[in-house]
Amino acid sequence: MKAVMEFETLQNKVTTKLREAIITGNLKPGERLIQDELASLMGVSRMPIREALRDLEREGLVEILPHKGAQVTGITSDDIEELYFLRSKMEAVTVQKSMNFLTNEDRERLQELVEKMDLDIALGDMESFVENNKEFHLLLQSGCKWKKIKVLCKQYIEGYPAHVPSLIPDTTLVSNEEHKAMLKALDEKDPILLGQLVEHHIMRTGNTLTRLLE
Amino acid sequence: MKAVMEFETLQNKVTTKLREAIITGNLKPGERLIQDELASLMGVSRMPIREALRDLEREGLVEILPHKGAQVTGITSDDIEELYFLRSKMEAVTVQKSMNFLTNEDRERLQELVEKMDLDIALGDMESFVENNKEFHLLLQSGCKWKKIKVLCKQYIEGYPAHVPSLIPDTTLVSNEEHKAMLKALDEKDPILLGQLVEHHIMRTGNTLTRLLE
DNA sequence: CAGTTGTAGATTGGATACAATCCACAGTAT
DNA sequence: ATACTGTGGATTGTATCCAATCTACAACTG
Repeated sequence: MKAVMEFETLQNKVTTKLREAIITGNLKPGERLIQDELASLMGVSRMPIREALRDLEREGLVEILPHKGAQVTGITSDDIEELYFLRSKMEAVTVQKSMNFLTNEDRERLQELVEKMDLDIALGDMESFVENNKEFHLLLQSGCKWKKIKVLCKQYIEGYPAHVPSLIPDTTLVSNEEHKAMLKALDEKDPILLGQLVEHHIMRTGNTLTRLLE
Repeated sequence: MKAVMEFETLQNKVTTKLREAIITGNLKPGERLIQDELASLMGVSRMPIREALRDLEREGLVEILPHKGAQVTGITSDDIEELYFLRSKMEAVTVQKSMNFLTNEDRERLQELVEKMDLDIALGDMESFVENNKEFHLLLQSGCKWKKIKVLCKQYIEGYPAHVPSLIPDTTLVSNEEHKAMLKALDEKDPILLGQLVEHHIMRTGNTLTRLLE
């Protein structure tokens, strides 16, 4: 009866909580993650923690060594470069495959999201911008029939870098203009252009980010 | 003291055992994987099984639904198309990034492997061919500094499709000729050509495979 | 007879308890 | 002094137990 609540299991709640902590920098790179500590800290047993950690390992946010434990992965500028490269290429392919299967409702929702983001920027509500931006990208890909690549894109979007760009105020404006250009390409049913726009959009973000880290 | 034995933990042993069972078709697509059954069958508790299943989920070999359980993923020809597309693009990038960091020993080992594969073909030892082919591809990528993409390539190579192409005898001959062409491109330090060769090599395999499934 | 409700069995999710492993440091021998 | 050994504490890996959830089928109601 509930809409899209996949958050029933404890593991998922723990996972999102830990992910946030890492993304926001509350848990710093290199920091050891001791299962017992986290368990008592969050008021659950070690089991959900373990599985959450393995999920985060798959997302590349933590590293697990057998019998040694987990720690937050340190992130080099090389890693960021790789991440944005992969994401740009994959999302480009995904939206191209998705385009022709988007419904009118999808299209309207996308428009709505772009307008919301304009509002977010005006109000300086970066939290909301991040959410809307995420939904925009995922919705734009939703028509793609290929599953693996969609999962990868989702991981890359939800990983830590989603939040970082929003810390650079100027870039959000440019970003949303690019979103509008994507919708135009969508209306003109031009998959090649759309792919290029998406790829450029993400690479640009990645570049400003790496430049910022110097 | 031991070389590269990361196989100490039970989970890992269980994981590789289950993976084999799925790849070889001993566990068939759609088949439900009940934790208790597997546990008693393998003489361990449910815990290692659980974590193994999640590992296999990450590799795309099983699907897990909360509170419902795991089952071997059925594979459509669409999935194969996607897999080979992704693998070809990724490996192309990876070998391009890897090329200039390969040592002379690496180069010699690659030559060795190609010759071994020729022998495998002559003797019809497909098991050995698969192993050597895997090592060839991984070694060719080993110089790449990007980690995420290497992990993905490894997963794609080790996933079930590694074994299938070897079932088509004719294709192995062509494959190994293409391997030799790659080494030539390597010697000529032509990353673009190398990337193209790799991409084509994998796409061709994928295409013959999909054609075979009709 | 269709549809709903409820109950039992099966199976997974989570908690607790125990075993194996690692790590640091102290003590000893050379 | 240095290198080796071993011992204790910390932490992860594995097993077992209990609770939550799902599924199927039967009984009840309209």
